[in-house]
Amino acid sequence: MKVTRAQVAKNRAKILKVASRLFRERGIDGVNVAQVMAAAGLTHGAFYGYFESKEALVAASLQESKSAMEPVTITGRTRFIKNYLSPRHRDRPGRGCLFPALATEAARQPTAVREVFTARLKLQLDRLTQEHRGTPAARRRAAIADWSSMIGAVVLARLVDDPTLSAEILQTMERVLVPEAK
Amino acid sequence: MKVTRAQVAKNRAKILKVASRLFRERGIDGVNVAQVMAAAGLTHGAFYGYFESKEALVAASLQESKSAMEPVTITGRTRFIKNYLSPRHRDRPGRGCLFPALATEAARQPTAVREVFTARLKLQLDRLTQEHRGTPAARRRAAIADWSSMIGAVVLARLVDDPTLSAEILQTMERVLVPEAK
DNA sequence: TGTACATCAGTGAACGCGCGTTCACTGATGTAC
DNA sequence: TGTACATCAGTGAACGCGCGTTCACTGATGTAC
Repeated sequence: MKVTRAQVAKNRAKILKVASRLFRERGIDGVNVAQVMAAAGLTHGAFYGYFESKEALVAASLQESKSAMEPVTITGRTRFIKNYLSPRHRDRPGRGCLFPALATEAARQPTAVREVFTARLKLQLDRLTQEHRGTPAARRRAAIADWSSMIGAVVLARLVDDPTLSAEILQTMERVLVPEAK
Repeated sequence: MKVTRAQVAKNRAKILKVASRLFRERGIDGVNVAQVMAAAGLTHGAFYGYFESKEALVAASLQESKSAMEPVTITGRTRFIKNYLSPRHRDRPGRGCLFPALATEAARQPTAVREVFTARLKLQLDRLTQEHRGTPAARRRAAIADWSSMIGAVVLARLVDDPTLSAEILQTMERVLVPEAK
């Protein structure tokens, strides 16, 4: 059942999209090729027409995934932080930032995957740097501190088996990072 | 080949110890039962005399593991932070803190595992609270901020495929968290 | 203290299952005329 | 524009492998006397 060139492009985009979401939701080892293909509306056999291996899919899908939670948009630092530290973000890892969804597993992935995260991190630090004032070094430090604590907070908020504590972590970090608002 | 009661106790302790180290080094899905048993000096068949399942081993081994990187010892906050954010800690996850080694995977583990992390986190926050001054609420906030940013920093430092950036993250967070020292 | 036997920790083969990957086949697409 | 054929995206069965788990067996331990 051959298919239109346009359909092939759509299928590839869909595979990348659902793969990225599933990996963030269930972890890389928690998702198999057949599940990705089923979520994309295909059968598993077609997979190797699109990618060389599952590993290649992991790298390509994470590369491609443009999470709305990651870039600091023109809305600025305060709004970004509030979004990032929201229960909504915590509860929907599949739609959220790659870092708190996959960071500890990704550190053990092959170079191709770690490079994706490294490039993302550099981009994000540059964006956050622009949201601060002061000397270049101070702005850079503030960006690293922002990003480390945001990621740590979401990681902990998702890990913890105690809704009250989870909410406290998010609220506290919002208050610490956006002090003027309270 | 029956074995001394004392030897059984030793074996159990050894299994827990090597399992905890291997899980932190390679991830929970990256270690199989046979590898754990081999590292403990036994064959895989003996495993089910000690634990009901791999899942039970995960919970028990993480519960048992007393990482030197986690508690705030009597040496105090500054020294603890410097240790935690050291290249040595970053480079030896098997001997280090559970959180930056396993946090994102652990969030998807069964309740037994998440409870271990929750209890650890509460303990650690209480310890860190004592290292701060001010109102109870302010001390608590400072503890949460400390721990979130330390975990985030080590997670990122391990993830990044760029030694310079990795070192910068650790050094920056040390400077941010221990400002008086520089 | 010494002996005889029941217990049971450890061994290694085997089982069942899921996963990544391959492949012969199908039938719609797209091209050559 | 219409027809004939080559291409190739997708299907679904199958393969090989690794893993968690089970189990019959072994032989040292520990207990009863």
